Amino acid sequence: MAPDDMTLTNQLCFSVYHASRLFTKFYKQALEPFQLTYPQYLVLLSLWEEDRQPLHKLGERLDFGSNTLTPLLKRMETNGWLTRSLPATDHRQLIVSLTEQARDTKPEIFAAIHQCVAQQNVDVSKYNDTLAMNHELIATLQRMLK
Amino acid sequence: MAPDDMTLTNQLCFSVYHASRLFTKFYKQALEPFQLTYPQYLVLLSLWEEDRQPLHKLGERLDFGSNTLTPLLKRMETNGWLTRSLPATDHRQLIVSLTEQARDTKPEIFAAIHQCVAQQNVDVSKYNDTLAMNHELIATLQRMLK
DNA sequence: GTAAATTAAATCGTACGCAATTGAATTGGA
DNA sequence: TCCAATTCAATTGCGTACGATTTAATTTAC
Repeated sequence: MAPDDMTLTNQLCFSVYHASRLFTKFYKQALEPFQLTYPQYLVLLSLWEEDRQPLHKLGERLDFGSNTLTPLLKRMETNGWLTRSLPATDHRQLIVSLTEQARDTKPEIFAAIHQCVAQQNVDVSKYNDTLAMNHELIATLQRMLK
Repeated sequence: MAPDDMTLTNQLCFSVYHASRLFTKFYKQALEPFQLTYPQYLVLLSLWEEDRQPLHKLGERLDFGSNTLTPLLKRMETNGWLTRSLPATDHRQLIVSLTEQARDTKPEIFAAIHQCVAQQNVDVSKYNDTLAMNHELIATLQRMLK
């Protein structure tokens, strides 16, 4: 890449970074009524897929360490979204389970997000193209970081 | 989007978020020798394009508020990357200027980043496609947030 | 069976991000 | 001219992110 191209707008890293922050801001609007932050919503997404995950598995899926998850999960427990328990078989692990509130509110949360999205008519095929490209990008970055 | 599709891997928001964090991690490697963080590098990119910007203009380009920039710029000033000065004409504004160190080190920093990138042979046309798609995504998100 | 190696969560410290507020400087209208 | 509105940067408070370390529990090797 030529030196002249090293501008903010030509940087893929900045466009990804910017888009990520805009997404967070967008979800903030939708999630605020539920007292949820965006990373907390990601935890719910993972637990709705599979309940009762140990912290380290949750961390693997979201690419978070315990240094990020431990305080985040404590806040979510305080707000009634999940419970944290030690399994009898292995006291090192911490099993994270959804509360009834989390299971019951799921449709309501999806509806709130969907309502915000529906205001703009999103092109589904473009959504999928962008998603596929991002997955490739993630794979490349993970290779670069190994 | 059907409820079954509300999985982590199907979420564009998560893929963008994940890619952004991986980018930050990648740049951390390249920038660590210079005592620069990734957001600080973005500030340098903007100032290399145009030196002596007022804080609010820098914030406009990077989509940062003074709440983020003020402490970040102070850290950069401490590390010798820039100076902060009040113009005589308007004492509300804060002009941010590069130091000689910042101008002189520019080629070295670009070389360090390029060296990390070069280890993988990045497909330039794919880079540009992904960049274009992200710009569209950013435009959509900005429309949604208005 | 026990000490060493491994695994896992928690803790610590630093640097963002960002909503909301504050306070200082400037501008503009009556 | 004078004061109300506006424009800025700074501050406050909270919630991530994450490298590095610590502490506790379990496994493994001998």
